[in-house]
Formats: sequence, structure tokens, C-alpha cells
Amino acid sequence: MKRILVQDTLDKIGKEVLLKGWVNTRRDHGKIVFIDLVDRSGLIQVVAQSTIVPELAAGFVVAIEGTVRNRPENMINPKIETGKIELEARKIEVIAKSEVYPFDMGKPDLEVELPTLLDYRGLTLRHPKVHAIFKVQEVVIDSFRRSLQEKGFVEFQAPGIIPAIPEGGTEVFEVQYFDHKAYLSQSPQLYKSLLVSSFERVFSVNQIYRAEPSVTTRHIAEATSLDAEFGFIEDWTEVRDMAEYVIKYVLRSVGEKCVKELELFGATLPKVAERIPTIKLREAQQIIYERTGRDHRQEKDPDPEDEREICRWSSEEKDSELVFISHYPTKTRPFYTYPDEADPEYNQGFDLIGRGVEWMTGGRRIHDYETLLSHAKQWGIDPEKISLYLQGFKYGMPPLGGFAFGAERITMHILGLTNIREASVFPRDMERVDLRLSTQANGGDEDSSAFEQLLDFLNQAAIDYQLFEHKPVFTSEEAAKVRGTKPEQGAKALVMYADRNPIMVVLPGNLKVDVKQLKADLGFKDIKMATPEEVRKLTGVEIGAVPPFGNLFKMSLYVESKLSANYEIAFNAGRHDRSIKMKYADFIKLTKPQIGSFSAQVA
RNA sequence: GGACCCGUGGUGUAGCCUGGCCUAACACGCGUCCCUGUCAAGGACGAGAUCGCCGGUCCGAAUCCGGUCGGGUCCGCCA
Repeated sequence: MKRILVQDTLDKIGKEVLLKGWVNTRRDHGKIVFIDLVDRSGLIQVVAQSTIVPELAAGFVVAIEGTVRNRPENMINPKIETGKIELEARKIEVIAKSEVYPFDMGKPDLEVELPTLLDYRGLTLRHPKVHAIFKVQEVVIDSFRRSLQEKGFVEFQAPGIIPAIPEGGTEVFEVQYFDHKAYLSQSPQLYKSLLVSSFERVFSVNQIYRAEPSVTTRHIAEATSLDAEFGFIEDWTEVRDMAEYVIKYVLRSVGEKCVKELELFGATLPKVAERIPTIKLREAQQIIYERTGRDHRQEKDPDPEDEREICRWSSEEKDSELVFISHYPTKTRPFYTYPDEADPEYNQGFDLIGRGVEWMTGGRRIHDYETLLSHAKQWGIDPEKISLYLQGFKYGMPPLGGFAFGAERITMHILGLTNIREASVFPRDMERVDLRLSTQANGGDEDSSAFEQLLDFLNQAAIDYQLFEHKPVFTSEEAAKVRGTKPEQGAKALVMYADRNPIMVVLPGNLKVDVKQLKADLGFKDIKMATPEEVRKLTGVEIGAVPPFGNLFKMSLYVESKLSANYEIAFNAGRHDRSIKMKYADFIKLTKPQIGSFSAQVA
């Protein structure tokens, strides 16, 4: 039988079907068992006699064959889409088991804190509410595309690596690019403008990177930028109107396609007036002054409280939760922004503010080559560094402008999320790239810390050991000399990659590893020595000073059987100038290594 | 970079201010048993935390103080 989706069971009443999906919850009534089965299309209740139900719990992947039945009148559940029917199971097969979930997934709300939400991203994404966030995001991005395609815009793929920082201010990530420095793109701005000279109207959906050393609820280091740019405009209001068309299109699409998702969050789309109001920055500041007495009339930029206040004003006076602010001081915006003819102190750039924060930024750009060149110089930018960009202008550029939305921000503010990280499937910020960086092994002055870690570990285990201070040593022989031990007593710790996983191999100081034997003995296909850099990264310790405690660095530990010939062993304690001597038996007891035979005489 | 707040079983929280009835509470989850109509199932019983870590004050610390590590919020920054 062919698998069908939960949503397609609705018109299969009385028919035999095969469903596959995850067990969401299981309600056991003794002889009868209810299982809520979910797949990508929805949730359905399965009823089964307990005799045919295998061991099952939330998270299990199952295939269930049975008959779709109408539920008795009094057992209809209006809360779920398939509430009028259920699947009477005939056969339940477990496709994959699941560990017990670390938190409750069966509840309408996922009650976890942000770090837990992100640490278990693979799991939390299964929750309907979390799911809904990314459904909305998909519609945001898709409708952005459609809105522009309808206006004759061409999509292009913006590069992620850029040669130079074209503008000061924003912090960018530097990357090692072969023998040169390059940067991760913080905006496709220059590329999209350049493309106007060949395609007239372009847009892109791409990742942008910002190395701002800040942790806020509305910034992430990697974001999805929705960019558009087009030529042959008469003035900047045409750019604004296009942006207005796009955002209205996007909001309308979300309203139509995400009814359920919005409902889950109790979210409503922002009110938008027939025409989104537009005010100049100075006007906005005047309004704020009159409403609150806060005098920011000379500020170059609205602060977060100003943005919230102007949204309140717009909401109350103009019946619009979205508002454009235009005409920022020319000097505070990038070199390519078009100064206003009437008052060149201010420019034809604008932001779209919604629900108290910036949703979009855009403006008209300078298209005249000579003007652009002189602006670049005034802004302290070397024209050489933006020669590719200038090229488009040198050979004929129509008047142009454009704008950019942040997909995560829009998602966040439509749904009323409090932290933008919730609106990014895999958010990157200063402290996190999938996992908290602080929990990862890292470089730095780890010499002492690996040393201290080791001592802590030994002290906690409450075993006897001797600590030696000595001049720095770098070879097993030297070490044996300064410690007054025999070379074979030295426990030499080598870091290797076995089938790409770091492992630690320990053997007597006078012997070397026989890689062939090691492979054969431990059943690895591929073994190679870690480079000194890799060792430092993995252990925080220089080669030669690595203590034979693989467990401290979360590596599997393999010990050469010949080491057991020593009553006591000695090794460097994470520093070249510190050694530890301890009983072999204690070492084995503490580290519980795998023991094997893989040494060879030093030639 | 600045200010403030938080760290208690697997998860989410109470307790802290006003130290001792804390042998640490509650909800969910988990385990065993009961249950043929539940749908956030229900019932009975049970396991699970030396209260982030280190130090100090005190007869006595989850509770007060200092340090440290981790987390969060607001502000700055965000061309």
C-alpha cells in the first residue's frame, strides 16, 4: 500500500490507508490506545487495540495501516482539523525509535528558555508553534519574490565574499581568501546597483553577515536580506512606492496563507493605511518633541524609544502601524545615497518603521559617475576599491534606487516574537554558532587552564600523584631526564584522527606508534597524526605537553599494553615545565581506556 | 562598551528580600500498576536536585557577602 498524508484522509472514510509519521502523544487506556500521529500535513488520532500496539512513545517514527472511520457524534474534537475522523489501526510498525524527549513537546506551548530552544533545534523545530514561525517566514520570502517578479524584476545570486569593505562603520567578518584577505558580504548593495545597469530591475534573497560585537534581541550575525533595486526612476518617492507595494503584498500573502499560524501566536498583521504615511526625520523629531517633550531634534538618527514613539503617533493619528521616515542627514548615510536637491544636508534615503523597529531601509542612489566619484572621496573611500561598482556608472547608469528588508525581522514582528533568534532556523550570534561557543574547546592561553583542569580532575579523584616543576622540555628523553624517570615510564600522548574523529593514543616514551597495527587492532580504516595546530585546537595544549587524559578533551583513549609494565608512569601535565608522576593502576582506573598493542621500537 | 536581572531534578517554575519548621515545593515529563473513548486523558504508587562553581560570614546558608563561570533584558553600536 502506498503512504498517504494525514490531510488526505478526510475524504477516505471507510477506506484502508497507510500513514507514516511521528508519534506525537500516546494515551493508553488499558485495552484501547490512542495515538496522535503527525506528518508534514497534519495530525490525526489513531485508535488501536492494545494487543497490536508495539512499544511506543513520543518521537517514534511509525507506519500505521488501518481504516479511516467517522467518529461518533459525541467524540468529535473540534480543535483539530481531522477531529471528525480517526484511523482504526490494524497494523503498527516502528520505523525508528526515539529517545525520551528532554522536554514536553505535546503541549500547545513549548515551555523552554531560549538557550534550550536553540540547543535542541532539531527537536524544537518539530513543535507546531515553532514550525509556524518558519512557515510564515517562507511566505514572507516567497511573496517578496512574487511581488517583484510581477513588476518585471530579475532575481540574481549575490556573492557572499567581497574584496573590500566599501563603507566604514559596520563591522565585517574577515576571511582568509587564499593568500589574501577578503570579507563576508554585509549587504549586496553595490552588486545590485551595478546590475541595474544591465537588467534595469533586480532583486536577491541572500545571507548577509555582520560582525557587530553586540548582543541584542534584534540582531544576529547572519541574516536573510531581501534586496531590490531598479532604474529609470523619476524621484525617490517611486522607490518608496515600490517598497510600499512589496510590503503590502507580503503582508497580504501572510494574511491569506498563514491563517492558522497567525492564530497559534494570537498575532495580527499590522494595520496599514491606504497610503503608508511618510514623514521626514526632522518632522518625526518635532512630533516626538511635541508629544513627549523629549528633544531629539538635532539627533542624526532616531533611537529605539523614538522609533516606538513615532509608531505610536502613526498608529493613533494615521491609523497605520507602518510609517516611512525619510531625509536623514546626508553625512550619516552611505556615500551613494542621493542628497535632496532642495536641501543637500539631507538625503533621499528612507526607513520603514513598523511596530517600533526598523523593517526596511532604502533610498535613491547617486547615478552620475562624477558625483559618485567625488562623494566616494568625500566619504574617505578609495575609488580603486569600488572600481567594479563604479564601472556600472561609468558606462551609463539610469537614475536608480532600491531597498532591503530583513526576513527574520519581518517574521519576528508579524508574530510578535521577543527575540530575533526565534525567527532564524539556525541563528548565529556573538556567542553561538549552532552551539554556544563558550562550551567548545578554544585557543588562547590554555596552557595553564589545561594544566589546572588536570589538577582539578586528579584532586577530585583523590588519588596520589607527584607534581614536578622543571625547565621546559620538548621530547620524551629530555623529560625523563628532568623527572629522573626511565624513558619507558613516560606516557607519551599522541592526538590522531581515526576515521576523522580525534582520538588519543598513549604509549611508553621509548616506543613509537605502529599505525598498521593500530588500524588492525582497533578496527579503524584511516588514521593520521593531528597537526600541531589541530592538537592546539582540540586540547588547548602544545604538542609534547599533552597529558594522557583523553577524557579531559572528550577524546577516546587508547593505551599501549606495554605501558602496564611500569608501576608508576610520568607525563607532561599540559605544560612543558610541569610533569606528573602517578601509579599506572590509578591512571587506568581514572581514564578507563581501551588497551591494545600497537607499538614499535624506535629505529 | 554601560546598566540591571537570573542560575534550584530531564523541562518550566516556587522558595531567597525577612538564614533554622528545606529531610527543598509545584506542574509537566519519566518508571510500575489500574483503566475500551481519550484527545494537554484519568487514577494509585514511585524514582530523580547536596539549590552553577569557589571562597567568606554565621552555632546554622538554596537564602547574606565576595569572586568566578554561564544565561537573559535594556541602552550604546547597528553605513
